[in-house]
Amino acid sequence: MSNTKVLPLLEPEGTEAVAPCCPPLTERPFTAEEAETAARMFKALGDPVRLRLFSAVASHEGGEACVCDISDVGVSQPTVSHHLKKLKEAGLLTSERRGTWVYYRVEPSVLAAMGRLLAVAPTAA
Amino acid sequence: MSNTKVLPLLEPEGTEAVAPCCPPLTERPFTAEEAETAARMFKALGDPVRLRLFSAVASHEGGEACVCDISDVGVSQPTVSHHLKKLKEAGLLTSERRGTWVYYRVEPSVLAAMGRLLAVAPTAA
DNA sequence: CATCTATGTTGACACATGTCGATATAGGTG
DNA sequence: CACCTATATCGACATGTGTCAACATAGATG
Repeated sequence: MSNTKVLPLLEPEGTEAVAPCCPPLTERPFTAEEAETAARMFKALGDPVRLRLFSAVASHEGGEACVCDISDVGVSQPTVSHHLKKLKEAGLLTSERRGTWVYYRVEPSVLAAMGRLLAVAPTAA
Repeated sequence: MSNTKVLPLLEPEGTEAVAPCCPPLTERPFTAEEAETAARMFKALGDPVRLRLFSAVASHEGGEACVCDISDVGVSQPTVSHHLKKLKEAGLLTSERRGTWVYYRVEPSVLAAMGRLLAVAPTAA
């Protein structure tokens, strides 16, 4: 089952502009503020362990995963918890406690926002 | 003591192998190697100054810019040079000397590769 | 050759970051 | 309540990173 569509990433009709952070990187030079905001997201994914955790959550069935499902990334449990916190602080993940376990899921708007950043501008001029 | 100038013919690792990096983040959990590779790119854009420099190059007319065109980002000239070097090492930029000036341009495959990572559909709207 | 501008490199430093062990907290179960 | 599991926090440490001043290098030009 590798075809389960996990997340509605981009609405084709552009229904909601949730995170109007920045224009595409190629549109015009970023201002200092835009760069601060966008760099925070890139930075959060700029660590291999965090990227594995994020990918594990994003690819998990149902779009969410409990820590126990994804903590096999070669570092200690406190380190896993630390990285999940970082991803949460960066706005990339949300968490919810259900009983003994804590479930993390991807914040969908952020992925779309980063996609827009990297999207090639529709050939202005 | 004049140093023997190292030829740029031998690629100093990291300046290639960017395109066939990884599947979309949401497809399956990243392996350690995939995460290493992809995190390197994200990390390079995870600094506000580097992101401004990258955006300045990417949005400059002709797809390239000399350092003098983009070095107004609020840090000293050595720092600008340092960040451009980092972006180059990450495979995001290439450089070419033309006379007195050095021109940087975006490695085209990289934006597409990172876009694939984020599972961005090719917005046909 | 002397000198100017443009860019890169070096060395040093303060600070951020990733990591772990120890410990704390939350919730389940007997 | 006592005990167990799952997750978070704390404290400490080594390493990485961004920054600058000083200097080096490359090319143009007089």
